[in-house]
Amino acid sequence: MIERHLTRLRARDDLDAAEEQAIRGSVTEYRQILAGKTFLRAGELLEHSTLLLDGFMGRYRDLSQGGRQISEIHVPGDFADLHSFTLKRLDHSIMALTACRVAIVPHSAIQALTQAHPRLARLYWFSTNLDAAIHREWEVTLGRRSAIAGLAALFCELHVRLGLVGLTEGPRYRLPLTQEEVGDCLGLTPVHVNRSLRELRERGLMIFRKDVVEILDHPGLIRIAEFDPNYLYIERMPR
Amino acid sequence: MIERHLTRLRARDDLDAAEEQAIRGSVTEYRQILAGKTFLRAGELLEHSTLLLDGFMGRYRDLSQGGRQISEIHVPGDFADLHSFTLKRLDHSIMALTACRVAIVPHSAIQALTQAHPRLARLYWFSTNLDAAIHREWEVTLGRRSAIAGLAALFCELHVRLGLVGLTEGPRYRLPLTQEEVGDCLGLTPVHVNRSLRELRERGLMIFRKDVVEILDHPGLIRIAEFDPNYLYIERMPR
DNA sequence: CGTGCCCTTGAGTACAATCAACGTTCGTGG
DNA sequence: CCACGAACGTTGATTGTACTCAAGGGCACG
Repeated sequence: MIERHLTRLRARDDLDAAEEQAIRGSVTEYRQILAGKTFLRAGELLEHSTLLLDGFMGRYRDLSQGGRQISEIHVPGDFADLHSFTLKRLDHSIMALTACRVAIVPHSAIQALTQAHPRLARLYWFSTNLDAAIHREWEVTLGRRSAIAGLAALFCELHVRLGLVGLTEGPRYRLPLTQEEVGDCLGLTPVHVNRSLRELRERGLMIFRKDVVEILDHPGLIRIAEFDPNYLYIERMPR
Repeated sequence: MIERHLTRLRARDDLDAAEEQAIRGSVTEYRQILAGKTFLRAGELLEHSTLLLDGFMGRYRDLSQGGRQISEIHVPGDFADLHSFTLKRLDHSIMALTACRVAIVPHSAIQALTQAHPRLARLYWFSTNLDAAIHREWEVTLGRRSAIAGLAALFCELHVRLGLVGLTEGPRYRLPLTQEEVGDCLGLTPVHVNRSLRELRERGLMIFRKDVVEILDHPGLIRIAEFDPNYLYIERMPR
């Protein structure tokens, strides 16, 4: 069930059998979440974290006049709210962008896990720091990249992250988001997302249609995005 | 020397004498850093973290055509790069925005500290999650706030963070940044920062001049920024 | 076969960028 | 002590990217 999560962890560091068992043992419950549901609202007091097994989730904040900013997209294998272990209440909401399957891990279990297995403590701390690195990259996109460069950067990032957990097929991957949701990641209106996607298509760089991303010119896409995957820390941890 | 750091920690949770001593004992060196110096470049392998005692630092990334994005401002009492403890190499650079005094804490000392004192492990993990929360708030600014609202949000945030470590005098605080650096936080050009600051001034909300921020109409500033300090987690940790 | 959601396209607007010039302050050296 | 230069701040004129408003089209689902 949580194979993708283990794959994700193993992409960065080793995991021995005892550690793997400990992680498996810390799941207390599995749940389904309907597409579009905000299952975690800013400010709620939390006593467990949510491991995303299948589907896409988004962390977001709403502003008064209808503005919404998505601060990170979660893919299968990610903890959507591991940071709630130390924060207790989140500063943002989390929604299921598509139908999702999740595993529930109580904070008490994370406490036990990290106490008993120092390497897991490190790995999970690392994991929240990786979320922060993704936020920083998105700050660069939001502040300094043009609309097409931002789109290119987003699709490059998801290509890498989904690839890590086996959810790409070469240059293609499923991404069931609306153009409005993409705009909420990039600080753009849906209309402008639409026009910019057309430009990416017309330039022969990539196609995003019917919930599928297809990268046609990967080097070109990387160039326009100035995409450097270092911030995803896909190399294994130095000892 | 590291009083402000202790103050900052104590704003969120208790600290007993043993913990305090352990933290004090983990500093191996004090250094001065010249204003404007990039003392930590993206990609370097790190074996210590840097505690900011005095002055302002910025995490930033440069893009090809002269664009720069600052992803977070650090104030005295902050660890500027605690996340390097788990990341080893950073995805961004860090510069001294003003002359700074810092304390060096080796990763081995952090390792020992967190091993011996579970509450400190929690607190420092929390601390990096707080950085992530600040990144998220800046994503909202960069993606969805107007220029004046973004400026207002930035100055509100710094007012709170500096207040926590005793660096405000009522509605006033020292902030020795250029308008260009402020623009690099907000994704704006220096020219537009200048005009927007004038508008804030003319509306009687705040003044930023000669390295000093003075908030004239705090409720008004909070309103225009839609500033909600929850993301700074200034309430004490729930047990 | 309608209804709603999403995508697409067009026309006009606005916020912020760019280009350019000038002012101010401050440190440095003649 | 004054002249000079560099960095920063200010303002004006113009351009451009992205937003707003609006309408129509495709598709899935009840």
